[in-house]
Amino acid sequence: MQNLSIKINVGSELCLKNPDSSELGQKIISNSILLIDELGFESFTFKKLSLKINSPESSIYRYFENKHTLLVYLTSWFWSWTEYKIVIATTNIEVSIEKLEKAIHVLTKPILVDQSISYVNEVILNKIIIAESVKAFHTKDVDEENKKGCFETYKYMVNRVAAMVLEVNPLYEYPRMLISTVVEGAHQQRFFSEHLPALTDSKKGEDSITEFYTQLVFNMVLK
Amino acid sequence: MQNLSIKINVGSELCLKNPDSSELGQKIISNSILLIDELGFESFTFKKLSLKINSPESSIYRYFENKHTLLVYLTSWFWSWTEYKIVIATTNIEVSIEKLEKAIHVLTKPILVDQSISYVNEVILNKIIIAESVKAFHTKDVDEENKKGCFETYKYMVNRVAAMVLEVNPLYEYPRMLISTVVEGAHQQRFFSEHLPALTDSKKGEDSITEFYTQLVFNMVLK
DNA sequence: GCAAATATAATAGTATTACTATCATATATG
DNA sequence: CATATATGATAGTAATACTATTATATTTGC
Repeated sequence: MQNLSIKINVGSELCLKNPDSSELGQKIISNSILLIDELGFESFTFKKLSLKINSPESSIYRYFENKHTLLVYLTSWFWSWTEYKIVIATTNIEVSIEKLEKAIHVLTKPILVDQSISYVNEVILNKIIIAESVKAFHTKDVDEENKKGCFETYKYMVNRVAAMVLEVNPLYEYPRMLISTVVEGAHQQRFFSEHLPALTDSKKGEDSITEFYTQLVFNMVLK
Repeated sequence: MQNLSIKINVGSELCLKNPDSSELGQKIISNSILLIDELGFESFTFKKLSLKINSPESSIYRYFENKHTLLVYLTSWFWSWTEYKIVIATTNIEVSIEKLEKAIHVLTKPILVDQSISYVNEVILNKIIIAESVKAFHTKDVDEENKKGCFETYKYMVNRVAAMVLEVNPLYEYPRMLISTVVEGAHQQRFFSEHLPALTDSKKGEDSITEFYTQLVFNMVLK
């Protein structure tokens, strides 16, 4: 994938003003990715971001209500981008099993090289997704945010892959449970592999995570 | 399980003073469970807890450094209790497959009735685990806390069940990855089922989550 | 039963966070 | 060129996340 100038569709309910539309907006996105990665989400503040980009804090608030909605925006961007990659990886592939396998690869392989779509560093964004994305929906107002459509890109992506599962086996009962288990599980295992190795069997270097989840999907679907 | 007066071993690195040892300590634990459930972890503060228990904020700080370590303490308690339940459920069971199945049940079934071990409401604590426990280790200082032993009870529990997997199939390659996928996945799916149903196939009422993860484990291990 | 140690209460204080508000200035658009 | 819109500069506020100090209970050891 080269520098394609595609636009990742994220949803207008996630920001007050589209960051894509201005230089400041893009600076907010690209630098927030760097800063969240550097400090962790809890220590990240709009104040610190404002110092990094040399713009007043109040200007950032014109784009995002608060740092939580910014995180939701970033995760939504990531899932939208992931779905795009799945589409690219599976078009023109006729055999359903092969198609599903390609999708699982996109979902479980680590992102090692920045594919530089516009101003987003996908390698670092992926690190944030692994470390922080669960915080986007583990809040007291999930239901409210869900109603507003904050998690649509995630749902679309999961449902697209779940549909591939049904293509392989139309009788399989739990396609979405299977895929969301894989998506979240793969991130979780990457996190464990780096920080809590006693909870996994994945060693750095080799890619047992993709192998494990590929086995898992086909053991379940081709039963 | 009746009111057994067992003690759940949690680890001294998790608190400044053992809350088990005093009335105030126990009040802190039991009321923090209620308040975190009520407000969500982000809105929960020691100030609010101090008002609820009618003790000054500074007294709470004598037990826990901050609300994060309190959450780590609660999750550690939960895993220790879970392991205890697994031990109870599997003693005197000879057949390895049956043993593993019982353990998976303990890990995936919802906790519906308060088993009232001491001052901890396990039903509400389980709700907290489902909603908030990922925040216990998704922080910038996981590594440091891990070194201190903050996640030992979780590791012990996972490794105990992983050992049961190996009992069923000594050649299985990824026992810990499998079990941590199940544990985290089961909680995740309960959360999705309630808040983001588009990401799961589990409907309220029936227990497809336990069924799904039991299938999953045996499809992987008995391959 | 009393002294000493320990735990808790009462109160105050501080830096940082998470915003909101106002007004001036720059830039784009029609 | 007028108007709208975006950004900058600056200020302010309530709440958060602590720390510190002193007084008062309560427990424990002799």
